[in-house]
Amino acid sequence: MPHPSVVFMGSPEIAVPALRLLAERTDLKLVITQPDRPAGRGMRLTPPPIKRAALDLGLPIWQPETMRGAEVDGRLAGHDLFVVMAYGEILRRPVLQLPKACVNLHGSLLPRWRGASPLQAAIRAGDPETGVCVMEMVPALDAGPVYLSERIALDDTITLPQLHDRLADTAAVALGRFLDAWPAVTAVPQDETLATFCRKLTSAEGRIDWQSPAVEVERMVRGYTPVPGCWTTWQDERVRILEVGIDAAALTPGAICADDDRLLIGCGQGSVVVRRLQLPGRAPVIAADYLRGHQPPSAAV
RNA sequence: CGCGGGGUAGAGCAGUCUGGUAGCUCGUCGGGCUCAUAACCCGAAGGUCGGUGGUUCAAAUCCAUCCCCCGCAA
Repeated sequence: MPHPSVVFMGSPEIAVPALRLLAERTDLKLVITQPDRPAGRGMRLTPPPIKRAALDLGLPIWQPETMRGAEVDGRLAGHDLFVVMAYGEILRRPVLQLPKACVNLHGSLLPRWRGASPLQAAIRAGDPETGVCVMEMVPALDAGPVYLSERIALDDTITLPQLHDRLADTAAVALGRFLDAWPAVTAVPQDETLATFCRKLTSAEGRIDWQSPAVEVERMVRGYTPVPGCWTTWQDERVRILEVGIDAAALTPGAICADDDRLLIGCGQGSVVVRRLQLPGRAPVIAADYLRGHQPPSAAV
């Protein structure tokens, strides 16, 4: 089918390349995204990134408060495909049944990491690979049969922003492959026994547990920065830890050691050397620079 | 009007409350010491104190206003 009639649903930045691909290769009739929300400093009304991209592309936009009951809306009738990526709401059966097919793009190799934070989960777990799945939507969280997947290898240096950008592009690649094949594609049910889950992360979950081995702390910082962000408390202040390396030094977990221009913090196994950090109200700073303007900290965190 | 912090030399910071010669650590440059050094010693350069207006004999500091950066929360 050269130019299927498509409705896209998505909200955050990671879905933008997939949106652009649809705009290029299909008859994209409507973009559905979350309503503008108060966000950021000052709580100003902020449009989701997909809305801005859709505006650039001159596409019709719909921002319903909920898709519940939306099946009666005429804009959703008579399409071939619904393509969904990180929309922000689980669609109900009456909506899923409207088009010929309803597919979801998800940033993991399902059934691993169903849920809202698959990128962070993959890095934190040290997964050797991840990717994007194109699946048939069912009225459950990321549980539908998988049409195809696009895999990418992970190394032990990849950061969340890097993975985000790569998977955003990977999603477009996977979607392109799906469009090439559809409707002559079959979906394979997921192996439920292998399913793992990742909930939406809160900033509270970004608190570093210094009892953990250094290798796990490092993966957590790499996978959780900038969202939800990693932090610890020091002298009653919440200090964001932006980048760390692993060091063999054996220190008491949580103990701080300023070794020349290096800032070491002890972990459950080994220690980490803090490379970049950020104090409340301050800009991010290289640890060595920070040490120049301060007494070498010695207290524990 | 969501709450809050910050902008001072190339970097990181103190000084602001209580107005009175622009400071600290590091870096840079020059010199010295040394077999040698990223170590040590001596010296120097480098700043319209975010912008503008006001108060004052005098403003980084007090008042007003604007710009920029950031934390929390969402």
